[in-house]
Amino acid sequence: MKMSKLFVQTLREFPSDAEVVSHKMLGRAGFIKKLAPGVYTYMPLMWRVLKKVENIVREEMDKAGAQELLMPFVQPKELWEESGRWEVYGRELMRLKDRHDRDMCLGPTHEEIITSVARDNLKSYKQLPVNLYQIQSKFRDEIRPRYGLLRGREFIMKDAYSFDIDEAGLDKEYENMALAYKKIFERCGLATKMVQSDSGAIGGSVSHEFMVITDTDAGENDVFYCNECDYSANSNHAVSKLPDAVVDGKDYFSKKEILDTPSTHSIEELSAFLKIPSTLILKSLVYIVDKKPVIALIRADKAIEETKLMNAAGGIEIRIASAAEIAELMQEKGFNAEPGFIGPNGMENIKIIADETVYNMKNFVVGINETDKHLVGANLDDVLPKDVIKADIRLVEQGELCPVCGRPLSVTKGIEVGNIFKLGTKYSKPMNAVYTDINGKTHPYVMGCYGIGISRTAAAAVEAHHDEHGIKWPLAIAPYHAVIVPVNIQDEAQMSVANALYEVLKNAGVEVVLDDRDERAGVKFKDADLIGFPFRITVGKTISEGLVECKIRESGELIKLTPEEAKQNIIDAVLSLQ
RNA sequence: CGGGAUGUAGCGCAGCUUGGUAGCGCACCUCGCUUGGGACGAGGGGGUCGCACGUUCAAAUCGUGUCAUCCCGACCA
Repeated sequence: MKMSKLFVQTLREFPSDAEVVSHKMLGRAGFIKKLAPGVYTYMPLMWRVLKKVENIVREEMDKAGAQELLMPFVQPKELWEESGRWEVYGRELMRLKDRHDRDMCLGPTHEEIITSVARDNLKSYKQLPVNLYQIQSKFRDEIRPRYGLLRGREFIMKDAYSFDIDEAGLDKEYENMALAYKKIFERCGLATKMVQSDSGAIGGSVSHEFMVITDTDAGENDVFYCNECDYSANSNHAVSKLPDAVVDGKDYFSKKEILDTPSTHSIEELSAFLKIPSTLILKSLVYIVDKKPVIALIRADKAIEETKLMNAAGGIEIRIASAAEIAELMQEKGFNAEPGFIGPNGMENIKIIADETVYNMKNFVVGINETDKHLVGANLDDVLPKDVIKADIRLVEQGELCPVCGRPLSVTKGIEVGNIFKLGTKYSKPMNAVYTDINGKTHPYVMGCYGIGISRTAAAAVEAHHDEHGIKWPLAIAPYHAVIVPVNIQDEAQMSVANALYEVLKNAGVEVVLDDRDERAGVKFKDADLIGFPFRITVGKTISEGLVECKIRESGELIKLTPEEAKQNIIDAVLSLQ
């Protein structure tokens, strides 16, 4: 490809609406063009990158024994009603009506469709196991799309679904997919961590996420991991060893009594007022889970992990209660307490969930639903109702101890580029998707699902590989392998070497761009760095010595060699990709 | 949906306080000059100033409303 013909426009400045590195770089280097919030045109360079990621995914999925198909992204409401998700999925589902006023949606994921395909075609145990996948655009009406391709409303995803006769089969396929994923991300030039995670709206029991670890702002997930063993988990799922109960060994409240604690609305104020560590306070928080109030109890120095709490409460939507909702709850229960003085007493018919940390507290301080008062010297029997739910709802903090080996946990930011779920019979059961076993009896398939964000993976690669000058594409997913820059296109000696190199590389199967523009060298160098060609061959003044320069984008290394050597180096690098 | 900000040419911005012929840089077109890290000069094309209503002789500028976009929280590949 001649640079003068390449359909790309690089910009002198970063787009003003871009926040994270990949969005800034991809916008400025002319890879993407925004059409609407979270909706982007993939310009030719971007599309080449995406096709490369797709092909790596495709090759590894095929190698792992999966079969590619393509399902519609326009889907009828009926299937979503069968699974129960027409209601549950909420406003994230892009809904539309056809001309007959029939409800449809644009597919955010395809469990419903694949399950219906399977139940019509997979009748016998002899046909199982099978793993089907597709690569296509997905639609999710995100509350707040942002970060460019990292969180779009329309994005490209590979989704795979496995069908097995039993759990053992699923376990095996799950391992198989985990290995394939590892290979895929390695081939894309990305270091990933496989971490335990919550299974979220898609459902199921066990799930892992593949995280690109990054120090940029784009990492939306906190990943806790152990340096000593291989434990790692998303913060929404991470656990740690239960912290010790007592802090400094002193016995603060041996006697149970109600004390005046005026204006102590926060834990800080209360612990300062009573001159006690916050580990001696039982914190009561009101959440709204599926529109109903839930009270969460936890030792006051710890924070609530909302996803864990939501799961413990058996809900699908959670948020902290507003001041007005708390006031309403208090009024309903006949109390007069402001936030800061809430407690579990007298909360009949309200779900109360107590974190594990609560259970090794003694002689502690707790709110009693009376403003400006707290009960001190309280114990579990005094405050916990009979039907309290004990659960781990604690947000793990850095330095807490690994649940497996007991060493301190570290935390880092991660971009989720893929995940794998054990679905079990979550979809096959309600949708009556069954096979017949050897005895003629029917059973629901045991399913798994496996996603990779193709466009997100490409953006994550930019997050992981860039410098202040631009992108440093890993060779395997770079839009082109190399660019040839003749410094001065008026110079016949330079041009003839550049042209010859261009032809020979092209014929050898190297994807190469010849920068034949009549621009000053600086402009071409800036563009080469910004676009991120892994190799740049400069044909300039050293041509009088019979040498060209080869610059390696990733390392910045610059070597002078003959055109023949430069050619061979690049061909070798490209050939070593497989 | 709550909180904050912004809408002026493809991109980045000024002008608005104090109403009076819509500007700058980049990009684009022409010519000259230049050619190893985003040169320079001259000329040129492109905008109903987000939209609506109002105030006024006159609105990018003032007022009201509305729409959109971006940022901070809950969602997720």
